[in-house]
Amino acid sequence: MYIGSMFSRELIAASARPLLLSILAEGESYGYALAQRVRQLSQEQVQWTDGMLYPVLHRLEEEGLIAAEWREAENGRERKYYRLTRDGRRALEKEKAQWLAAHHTLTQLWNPKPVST
Amino acid sequence: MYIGSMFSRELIAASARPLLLSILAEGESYGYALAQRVRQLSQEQVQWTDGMLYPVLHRLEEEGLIAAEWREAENGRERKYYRLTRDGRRALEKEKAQWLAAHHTLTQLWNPKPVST
DNA sequence: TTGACATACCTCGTCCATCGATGTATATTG
DNA sequence: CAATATACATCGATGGACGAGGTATGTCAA
Repeated sequence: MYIGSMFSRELIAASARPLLLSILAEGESYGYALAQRVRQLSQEQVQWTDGMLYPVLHRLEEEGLIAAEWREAENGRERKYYRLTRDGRRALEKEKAQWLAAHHTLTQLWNPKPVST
Repeated sequence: MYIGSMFSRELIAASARPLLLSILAEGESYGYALAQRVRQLSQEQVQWTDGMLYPVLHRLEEEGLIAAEWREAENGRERKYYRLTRDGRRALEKEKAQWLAAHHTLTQLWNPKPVST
């Protein structure tokens, strides 16, 4: 699979979990489709290698945030479908709050608000 | 120095560089003050260890994004003052663009816009 | 039918960064 | 004079990205 990203390694790492959890919050999906969805959402700027995607999915599964199920797709192919668990939904809320806090911290510096008199 | 963060390791990593560059864009500063400023900006949520702060500063210096100068402070103490270089200013713009792109990617999922007819 | 390509899953080793621990030293304050 | 805040630094363990490598199936065109 092709590799490439305009994003720094760190930004990829920081966005991977919230991104996957957020996509799965829309409904179940599977590895390959998840990678494509991320690519599409990021305007082709983030193209995960499957070498990084699957380990992340396995980790999330171990933590109980997502659950996997092998199932046959319409085209007769076996796919591993993932869905968000209750814990996953909670984790997503935390991830979201953390991200927004970080964003707020940065935007304070980028869009300084003058102190009101 | 006390350690602690509500933020994930990954989010800390992703925000460290843009945060430091953004603060230094306001004017020169030094290690200890930078750590305090980050803490204050993040509403006490991010408290970098100096064990992580100094290596990051050294790395940024190696890359030529910031420049260091030992100078005596008003209180007679020696401090290592850092300032943003021209390259650093350019790097900040890139970091900012990357962050905003990642933010956009996530917020698409959090605040879905209906397709206009 | 054969070859190319997209789909679909997986693991492993290298490299890099966080972060706790540890060390040193000075100014301030009780 | 002891405690605390300030101020710098390195190091080793751990964890995670990511390129390389591996397997297998469905589709489509020559």
